[in-house]
Amino acid sequence: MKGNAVYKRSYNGCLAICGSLPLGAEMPSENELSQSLAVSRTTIRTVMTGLEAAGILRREGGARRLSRRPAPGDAFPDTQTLSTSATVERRFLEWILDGHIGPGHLLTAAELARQFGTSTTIIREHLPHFQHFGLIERRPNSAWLFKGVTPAFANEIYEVREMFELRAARSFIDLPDDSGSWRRMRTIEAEHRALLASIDTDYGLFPDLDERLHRTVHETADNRFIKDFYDIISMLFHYNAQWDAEDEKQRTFTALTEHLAYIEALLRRDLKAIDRACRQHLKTARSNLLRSIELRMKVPQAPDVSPA
Amino acid sequence: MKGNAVYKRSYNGCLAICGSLPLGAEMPSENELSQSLAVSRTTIRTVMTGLEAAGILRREGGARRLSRRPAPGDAFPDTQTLSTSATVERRFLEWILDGHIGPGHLLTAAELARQFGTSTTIIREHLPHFQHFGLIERRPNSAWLFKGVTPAFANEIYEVREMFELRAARSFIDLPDDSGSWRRMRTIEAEHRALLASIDTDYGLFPDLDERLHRTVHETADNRFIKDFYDIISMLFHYNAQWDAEDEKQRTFTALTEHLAYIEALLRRDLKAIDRACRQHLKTARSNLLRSIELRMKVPQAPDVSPA
DNA sequence: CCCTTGCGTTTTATATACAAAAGACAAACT
DNA sequence: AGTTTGTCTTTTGTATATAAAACGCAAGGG
Repeated sequence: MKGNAVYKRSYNGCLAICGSLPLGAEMPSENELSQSLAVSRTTIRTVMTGLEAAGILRREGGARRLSRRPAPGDAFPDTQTLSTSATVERRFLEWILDGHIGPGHLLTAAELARQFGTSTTIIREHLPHFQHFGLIERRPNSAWLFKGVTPAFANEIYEVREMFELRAARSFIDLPDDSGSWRRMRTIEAEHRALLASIDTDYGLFPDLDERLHRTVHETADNRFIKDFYDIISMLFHYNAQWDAEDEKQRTFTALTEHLAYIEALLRRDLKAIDRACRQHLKTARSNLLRSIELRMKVPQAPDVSPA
Repeated sequence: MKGNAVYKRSYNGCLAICGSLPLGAEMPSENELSQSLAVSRTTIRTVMTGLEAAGILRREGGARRLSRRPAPGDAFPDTQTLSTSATVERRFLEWILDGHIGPGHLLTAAELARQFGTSTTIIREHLPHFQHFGLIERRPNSAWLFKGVTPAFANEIYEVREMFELRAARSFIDLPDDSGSWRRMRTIEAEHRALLASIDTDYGLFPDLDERLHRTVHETADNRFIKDFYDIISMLFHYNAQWDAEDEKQRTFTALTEHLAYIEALLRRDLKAIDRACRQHLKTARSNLLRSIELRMKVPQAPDVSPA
């Protein structure tokens, strides 16, 4: 009734620790393991039992020792280490953003549960979350209305994003000199320059860097609602990146350049330049998003039908 | 397993319709009733059966006629017309905002379910909602952290509220002359003047008027995230009004005056004056909220202990 | 033909069941 | 005294059960 993804994830984590240990060495204490993997000691104990049963560990009095080197096949596959809930969230978003349904479509919890092979409980847990994202609208005692990933959606998101990011960026210059944010920002700047140098091969690393930059800026606003909103942006980008592979390198180059102007303005505490660079970057980002949404809307509902 | 609050609410609704009908008159069709009460025809049919059993209606061929005048005792009490979910939401918020627990307190779904006499299902449905309100924080596989109704909470809300309301107010002046918003705003202005005239007796009507004004402004921004955020504000005000009865008349007077300046500026399409009036009003509102939060924080955890 | 009612099917709201994970406490071991 | 482990209790994540409500179709009536 409850999956054991936590167990499997922890099992793989312990396996990795085993791998870094010499044969016959003693495992860290249950407490240490539970701390480093951020799970309860109960789970660690279950994992230890499993590792003993697999012949990877053996008990010697109180302690556990590595009795054989773990092989790659010992680990659980990654697909099993995510909770049902997390899996459904991911698959649901992919399905929505992939454009399989259009604006105005009605979503029923029962049907979604069948489609994703889970119980309605999980579905009903996630629907309010997607409502928070602005993707669907609730109609009590009835189905949910899908509002669509439309240009309006993108514009509304960006209207708020611009307000929030500008506000946060402005608050950046008020940070005390000894704030850790300055150091973090300088690191991010260096990473941008490094990525720019190796862009031909490494442009795939950009999304992560992008997220770190914007989160660093948003952090300084110290406002839970602003931070929370960035989760929506982040989700949108994560999945948008998957559809929109075209021109990725060129767009990454532009974004890196714009980011650097923004970062330099932040580090110089130059309010005017911050505003200018921030607006410029968001403008570019917005039109990229709009473009990819509009492309997607032109595609017929079932994109794998042979074209005329 | 599922309460029948919808039935009871609809029953009371039909009862009210019966009350406005002369004896022996024919009831509206099932379809009309279901439309006007916004429930399914299935529910209407069940209600009709109930009304027949209570001797209020009688069947005559296809139609139903009023056979006796409904008495006050025929209606279900209001407490039974709210769904479990709605009841729990209200009670939970009252409990939180009443200051029964302090920041840092851990909330467990199991305990809350016991406390409110429902299943964990309902509690688990609501906790993410309060997270969206910024009141609690999730810790996976474990209890929820209550962040508290603190000055920081109020300040963060107001920082966002100010951005949103100013943005919306500015977009007001771009409305076309024939937009319904102008008419609505003029009505709201008239209501303000009327309330100002009868303030001594009617100040209790202010919260509703306040909500209508701000919603009318927010509507014009035409942004789902901005509208959505106003729900948080609205919730906070609704419950805050309940704690903070002190000086209510005086505060209402101030708010009405500030609102009128704001409304006049909006109707004149005077951007400068809008900004000024809006900021002034939000400043007052913020300090009222902060004052009442700070008062509350000074009170010991159990406020009914006899004072020194 | 459109609207009405009757009736069977599906979906929603809520409670409950139960394995997995977390938490708590005491005995054992430094 | 502070860890470490063994054991027991509670809570969480997820599926399932079931009454209430919504939905949809067919037949009848103006």
